[in-house]
Amino acid sequence: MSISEAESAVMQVLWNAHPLAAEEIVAALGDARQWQEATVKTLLNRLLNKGAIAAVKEGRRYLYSPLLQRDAYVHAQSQDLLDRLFGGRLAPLVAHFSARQKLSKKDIAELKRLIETLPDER
Amino acid sequence: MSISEAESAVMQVLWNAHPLAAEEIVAALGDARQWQEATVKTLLNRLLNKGAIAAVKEGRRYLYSPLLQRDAYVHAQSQDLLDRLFGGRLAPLVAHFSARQKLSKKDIAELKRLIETLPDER
DNA sequence: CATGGTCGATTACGCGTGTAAATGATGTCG
DNA sequence: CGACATCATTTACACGCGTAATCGACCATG
Repeated sequence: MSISEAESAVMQVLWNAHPLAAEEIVAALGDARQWQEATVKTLLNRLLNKGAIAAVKEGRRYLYSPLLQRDAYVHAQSQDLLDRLFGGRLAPLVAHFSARQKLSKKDIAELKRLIETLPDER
Repeated sequence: MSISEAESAVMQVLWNAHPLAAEEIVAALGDARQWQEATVKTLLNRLLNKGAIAAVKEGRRYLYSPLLQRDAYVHAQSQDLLDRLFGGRLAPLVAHFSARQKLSKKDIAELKRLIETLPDER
């Protein structure tokens, strides 16, 4: 059911562009991960079994596409982090980063802009 | 080096209160996890080997304390999520949740208050 | 002093994961 | 048509993790 780290790297590629053949996926991954083609094939099969991607035969090869939506995955991961470490709420996470001075001016500006678009609570 | 899910449950207990004996840790976990005492002992040993906790002999037994700081752990986990899914930046994560309508009024109010305390970027 | 209880330490074991090679199927070119 | 190349599928294997039982040391009590 759950997507492992290595598998998620393959998903990232497919979310970025699809459908893709195995070879193209290997190429796209080449940057980040130094994987043998066989390794990627294994991950593709595991993702197929998990129902996270689909394969359509195109001539000699298969073309792979994501079934699992990126947004759903991102959300599940994020919510999990919030639940485990921040009582399930977003504000404490933001507070954590702001307390750590990890916010760049760009971040702050962006957050301010973002927050302004939110409905006022009164 | 890295703390697993089960191990982090033990860390949570120790961050909450320490030093604690194994038995107390089992009791504190009793709520969330239905673990045998032996299981907790294993986790404690693995955490010891990883250098995440320290044990001080107190009579017959050991008292355990965290060495790894909760804040450091929380930050590493959070940063990892940001890096993997949000280009390493916080604002896109907030944007994701706001787009999903996952922000409660309380969240919004809290965020607004929080943002106001941030240095203005000009 | 011997015996039983109580800790921590050691050992166990199945499963997922990261990483990849071997095998099998199928299309292509001479 | 047969050999080679090219895919995908199957098999492999070590390691960490979740979960725990067993072993060994040590202390208290009769």
